[in-house]
Parts: sequence; structure tokens; C-alpha cells
Amino acid sequence: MAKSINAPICECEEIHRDIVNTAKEEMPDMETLYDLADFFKILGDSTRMSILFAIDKRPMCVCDIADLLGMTRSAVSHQIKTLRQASLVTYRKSGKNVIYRLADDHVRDIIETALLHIRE
Amino acid sequence: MAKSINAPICECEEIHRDIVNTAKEEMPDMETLYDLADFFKILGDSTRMSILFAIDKRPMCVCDIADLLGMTRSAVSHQIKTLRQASLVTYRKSGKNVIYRLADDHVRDIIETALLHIRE
DNA sequence: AAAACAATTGAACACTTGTTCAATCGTTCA
DNA sequence: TGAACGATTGAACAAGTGTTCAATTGTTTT
Repeated sequence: MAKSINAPICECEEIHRDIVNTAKEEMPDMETLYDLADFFKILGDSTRMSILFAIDKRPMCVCDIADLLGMTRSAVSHQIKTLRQASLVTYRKSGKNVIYRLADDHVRDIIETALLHIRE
Repeated sequence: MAKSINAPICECEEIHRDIVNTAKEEMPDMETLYDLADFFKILGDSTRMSILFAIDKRPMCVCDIADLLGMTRSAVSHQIKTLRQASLVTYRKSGKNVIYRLADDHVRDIIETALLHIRE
């Protein structure tokens, strides 16, 4: 094990230089880390999670989602906007209604795996 | 399409009752929704995401993680506590050090799939 | 037993985020 | 064209969250 050389922010005495350096080389770039975190941040809200489950099997309009979840249209609309910006849902206009559906299968897979994890 | 019957919170006139009712039956229970959201909430922070990548290939102590990420040990420790409570990491004591590693492969899978999604 | 040190913890602070309320937009239908 | 209505938006407020700082715990080593 390598002994400490210097300690920039962390004020530890013994830093394992070789381990830290190897790990540093294998780290993804900052942008990827932020994108990943931002993606999960969007899934990290029970309202948005509910919306995703609601439109999972069938597309629905904002009004129906609001009714289903016991929320105002405004609140649903705000959250759907977030989901749209992250490409988690797509929509199609139908007269005065806007019909939302899941964007792709990745989200389904991710939620499926997460369910496995939390049920252990 | 069914016409409106009543509108509890959402003040829409036309609610598609059949769609809403079917969707309601297929919704997971509240606890599951909250657990899922809580799980993703933990992945939804770039610091915690960085920590997970840091210890992905090799276990590391708090001190090294702090050095690697340019953070204080305190900040790392706080975040690791969160990760530990969610069973995303486990640890083993080694003298004065505490060595952390990823808890299981679910997290790896989930992050992998998320990477596919954000790179589309 | 005491010093050294990695790690943890709690309180406080700034920052972020979700909901509400009111106003506005855009489409349909009389 | 104008009324009706589903959807969106912006501002504001309350609640939640991450980091810092200081103090503390627990293990090792002399």
C-alpha cells in the first residue's frame, strides 16, 4: 500500500495513492455523472412515479391523470413538463386534450430492476 | 368513451371514467410508489453517483473517496450514510478505516440502463 | 493510559424543489 | 366570432436536502 503524499481537501494522513489514482482514471466524466443524477432525480418523486405507472399500460390525458391521482391539473402539468423534458413521456394532441404515454422501454426496465432491489 | 360522472379534485368536465378506473386498479400500492421514489431519490445526486462509481470496481475507505472526489470526509460520510441506509453499499472495518463497496449488482444494472437512456 | 487519527454525528446554513393560486394559451363548438 | 374548457405557465410559499463546521466516537499504537 502506498503511503500518503499530499492531501488536497481531505485532511487524512494515510491516503492510498495507487487506489485513488486508478479509481480516478476509471471515473466517468462530470457531464455523465450529472446527467445520470438528473435522470434519477426525476424518478425520485412519488408523484412523477405515480404518473409513470398511470400511463404505463395506456395513454392518458392530463385531466384523467389528475382525477386518478387526486391532484390539480396544474400540479400534474408541472410534473409532466419535467417528465417531458427528460424524454420520459411523449404526447399527442387530440382536440382539446393532450394524451401522454411512456416514451420508451428503458424506464420500464429501470423501474422493474429497482423493484427487485427494494423487495429484497 | 364514458362521460363525466363527478370530478373530486380535478375540475374537468369530461373525465374518461373507464380509463381512469382501469388504471386505478392497476396502480401499485402507495408504499411501493414511495419506496421506489425514495430509492431513485438516492441515486439522484451527483455526489452519491460519484461515490458509487468510485467504489464500483474496488472497495475504498472514506478518506480515499474524499480525496478522489475533492470533498471533506464529513460530507462523504454523510452521503455514505444515506447510501448505507438504502442498502446500496456495505462496509467492512479495517483497523481505523472503514472500507465501502457496492452492495449488489442491481445498482450496476440500473445505472447501465440509465446510461443507455440518456445517451439516445 | 494517552496520543493520534479515521470516521461519524448534529446543528445551522444556503439552496433546491413541489404545490398552490391566478392568469393565459389554444382548440372546439355553437 | 365568442364562449367553454383542457392544458400550460409564472410567481410565491413551504418543505426537503447537501454541505460546512465543530464536537465526538472508536480503534490503534506507543
